[in-house]
Amino acid sequence: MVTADLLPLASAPRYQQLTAMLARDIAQGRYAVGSLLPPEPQLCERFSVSRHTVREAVRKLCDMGLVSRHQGVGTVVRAATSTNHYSASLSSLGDLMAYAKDTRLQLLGERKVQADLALAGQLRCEPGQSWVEWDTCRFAQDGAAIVHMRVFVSPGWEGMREELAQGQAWFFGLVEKYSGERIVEARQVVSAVAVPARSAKILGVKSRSPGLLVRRFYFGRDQRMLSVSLNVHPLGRVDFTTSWHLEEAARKG
Amino acid sequence: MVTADLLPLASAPRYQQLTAMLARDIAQGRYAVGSLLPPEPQLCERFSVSRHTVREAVRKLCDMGLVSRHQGVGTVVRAATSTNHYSASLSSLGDLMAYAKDTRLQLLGERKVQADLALAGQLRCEPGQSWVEWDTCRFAQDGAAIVHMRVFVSPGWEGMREELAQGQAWFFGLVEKYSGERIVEARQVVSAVAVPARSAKILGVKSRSPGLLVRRFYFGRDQRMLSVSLNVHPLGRVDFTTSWHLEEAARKG
DNA sequence: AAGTGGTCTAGACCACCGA
DNA sequence: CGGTGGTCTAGACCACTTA
Repeated sequence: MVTADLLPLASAPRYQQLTAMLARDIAQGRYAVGSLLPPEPQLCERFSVSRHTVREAVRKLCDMGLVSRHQGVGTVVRAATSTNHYSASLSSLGDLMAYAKDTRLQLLGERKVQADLALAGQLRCEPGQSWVEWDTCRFAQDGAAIVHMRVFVSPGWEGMREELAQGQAWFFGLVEKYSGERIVEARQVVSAVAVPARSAKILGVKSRSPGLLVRRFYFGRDQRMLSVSLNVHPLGRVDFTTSWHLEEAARKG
Repeated sequence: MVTADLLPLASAPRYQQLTAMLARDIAQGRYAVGSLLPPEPQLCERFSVSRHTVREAVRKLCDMGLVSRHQGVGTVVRAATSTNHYSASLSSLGDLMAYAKDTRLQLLGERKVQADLALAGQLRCEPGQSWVEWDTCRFAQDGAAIVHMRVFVSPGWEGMREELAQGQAWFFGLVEKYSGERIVEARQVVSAVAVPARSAKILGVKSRSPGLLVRRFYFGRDQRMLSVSLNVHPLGRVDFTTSWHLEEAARKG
């Protein structure tokens, strides 16, 4: 009974049948999340296939995010059903700021701040945390203001100032340079805003007029927050597009 | 000269060395984008490894997006350097509308429309195209309006009306049901808006007050547009968060 | 020390594509 | 038809984790 199911009238490759069977078993709870899949040699015997075939099948489970493999330990069931059905991708974090092409950045000011309750809420940090804040504005070639950007970084990174003002490099690239850490995660929160007075003055629009508030949080390893930027865009200057694609189950050769 | 480079003092697995060498050759233009990599047997001989090892190496190139493999054709070089550095994922398109949890949908009206120039611009369709439009509003449990949503679908799908009004199913799930097609791509465009009079009345906010305009375009195979929705959110009710993660080069076991 | 997954060989046959 | 990548076997040794 152990081997019979696999062979019969199947046209699909064996490893795919094996993948499907194991995925079904996992979905039905035969192999619980957190438990171990049977070792590869055991699967070989049970399904009467070579180890290569078993490994190809388990690899697919791994690609689907259902299991993870660990040398010396075994194959751990990670999820009962595959997730992440849709995905979007960026070739660089710069794509989040596509509007910045052919624009120039002006550095308006710099100050040291300790986050009060309101700012801590905006930055999602602890109240009292120290930051260096740069106040900047980005202009299109026609001179129109596109965004009022406030950048918050750790004290001690003031050396970024010149490079930031030059506008040669991406801000988050400088964050990586000065923190010595790769940005592992970037979170972008977009919401509506009534443009506050100071931003309005900089952007040349009416105070309280409709705008877009974009907050970006940059994280390194261990979810350590490396930097935050608060961006206020006036109405009509930019929009934010994200394309989500259905993930195909199989990896194409 | 052909085999020597691979073996010498290497601690890394051979297939990884092979991957690195091929990736370097591709980056340096030895194998141009669009051309074919040498066939697997040839690579086996050149590097004095078995076909399994070659295939493992090429598989990694495939994972990195540098090449694609085609049975009966060969391995085509797709890019000189790997791309898609950051990605975001959704377990379902419903995650785009996370705010809809514990809310109720009210169907306000239905009409047939032919897109005039303004609407065609909004929907990114041809002027004159026919649509069925549903006018809806979503309310939080506390009774506050969250979004004024206008949904546009193809004529002939009026049967969706009841299911949509029930609020039992996701709107895009109904699109898949009635079109008989999977939604392969969903594009979301977020911009600032001065809430138009009609939306303002429905949402209970002042006309021209700040709000968020979210347009969503749903595509099937061949980029065929299946449906569009126009969503106006008042200030402060929702925000849109996307988390981008750095893609690790290697696939973990 | 025992058992796991990771790597690798040397074969084999098949499905698919283009000439 | 010949050549490509796709699948598969039956071995082997290794690196790693756990006990």
